[in-house]
Amino acid sequence: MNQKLTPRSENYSEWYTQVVLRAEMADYAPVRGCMVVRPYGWTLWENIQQALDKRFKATGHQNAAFPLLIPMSFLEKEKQHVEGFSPELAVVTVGGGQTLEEPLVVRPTSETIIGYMYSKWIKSYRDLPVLINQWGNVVRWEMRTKLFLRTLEFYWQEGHTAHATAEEAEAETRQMLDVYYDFAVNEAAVPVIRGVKTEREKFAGAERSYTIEAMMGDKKALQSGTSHNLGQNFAKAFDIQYLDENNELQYAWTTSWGLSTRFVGAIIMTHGDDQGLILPPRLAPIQVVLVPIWKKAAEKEAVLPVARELAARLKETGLRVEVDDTDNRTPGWKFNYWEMKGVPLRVEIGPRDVAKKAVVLARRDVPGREGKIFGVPMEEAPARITQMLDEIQAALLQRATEFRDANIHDVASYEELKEVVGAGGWARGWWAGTSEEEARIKEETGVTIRCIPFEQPEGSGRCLYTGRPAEKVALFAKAY
RNA sequence: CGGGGUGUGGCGCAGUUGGCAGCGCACCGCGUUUGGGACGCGGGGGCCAGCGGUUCGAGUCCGCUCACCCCGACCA
Repeated sequence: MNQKLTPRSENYSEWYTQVVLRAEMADYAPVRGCMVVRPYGWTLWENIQQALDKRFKATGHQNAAFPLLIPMSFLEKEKQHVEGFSPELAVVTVGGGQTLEEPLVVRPTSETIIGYMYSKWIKSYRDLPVLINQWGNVVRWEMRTKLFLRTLEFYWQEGHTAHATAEEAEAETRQMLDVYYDFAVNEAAVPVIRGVKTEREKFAGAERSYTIEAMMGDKKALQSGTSHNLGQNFAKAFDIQYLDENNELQYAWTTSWGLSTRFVGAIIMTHGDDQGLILPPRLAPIQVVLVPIWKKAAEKEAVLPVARELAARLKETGLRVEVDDTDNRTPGWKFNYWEMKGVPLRVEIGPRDVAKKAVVLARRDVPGREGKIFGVPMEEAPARITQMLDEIQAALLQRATEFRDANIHDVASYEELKEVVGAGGWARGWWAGTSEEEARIKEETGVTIRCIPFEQPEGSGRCLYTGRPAEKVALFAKAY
């Protein structure tokens, strides 16, 4: 704990792993590719959950819980779905010492089992829409794993809805993407780009997949949340049919949408610096840490009650506050520790401050002395702290947005694309290629089309790869 | 699955030609300290990943196995 982090510029991947471990977000589990989410990391996830859950409820969804184990045959009912997921399934073949008649898969996602249940529950247009979300865990047997970003087991929410019309399903799909967007930008201060996935990149079994894509500190893209319009694919596979107003049997239209603990990784890699984590105030497990400073016992007696009283006043305003009154660490050590943990705002209170009835405020997003404000009068402190947390939240978003925009470059040719992505940036250019051509680009450059952004330039152009007339621009980037 | 790396005290590591298993941090005790990762003195803590082999003697050499990490092909 008392060594410097590997700087991001030196080895970004190593920096990331060290931050996760040292900030006590997560640790390696005894099984390859699995992680333990530690209390500090889990609290962040709980705050993410609350922010999302509030939005899900506000848009009419209810939570429910479906089983972890799914009959193998369910996965096989939707052709694209099984093709997409079969390589990464964990399969249970023995239960209670007996070989099972039918293997069970540990859910990699729940479209199938929820589709099965929906077919039981949906009989009439009066039963629609069904708007259900599930918070849970899933397992995907990935070859290469990384804490939070890709683990064999991860935690997420998956929304599953059924609708009477294609239009309604599409509106739901888009609405939930907007919910993710609003959450990412306004709660996590992670600027994301909304767009649609190409055929090649869409969810296995979806008609259309929408995504929010974020740029990490190493300029790689991270798919941070997805919303899928499943059309009638799963309705047909699982026989989700209803009688419409004309007493005619119709297949329902379904959607699914998910956001996972991967988003914790997005927060780390969007905001973190060489001192460690920087957490957005709205989601931070601890928003304000108070570090009392004393030399002698008499000073401790003078300082600590003042610090505790301020903490109590801050808590009354609803802030998440901690007083670091541990006796066996020096103030300097504590400063570094809480910076590693990414606490947005630190309050330092020493004998000199108590004498002046003042405190020192230190912003995590502005390193060193630059980020400190000395002599803030005690009675003004709560208001100033609240205000400063808002400023930090805004500053994080602004900084991340500027970083992102500075690293997206318009390209008109394949040569330009290679140049841009070779330097690590994102390339944006007109696209009218096929899936095969897209695959070739990946082969040759390592980049994929992250999405066709909703925000499009005026007019049309020529495909950067094929020269064909193109209606849309696509975003190309290396991705996690 | 390929390529690379690492397994030695709780953590991070060193260990030369095969010859008493060490260092830093952490921990315990005492004292001095404390506004940007304090210091002194004393102390406790080890089947050297596992199995087998070579040898008078193996952390070290040989073989096998296992695990984890990193880099590539697949993916939220």
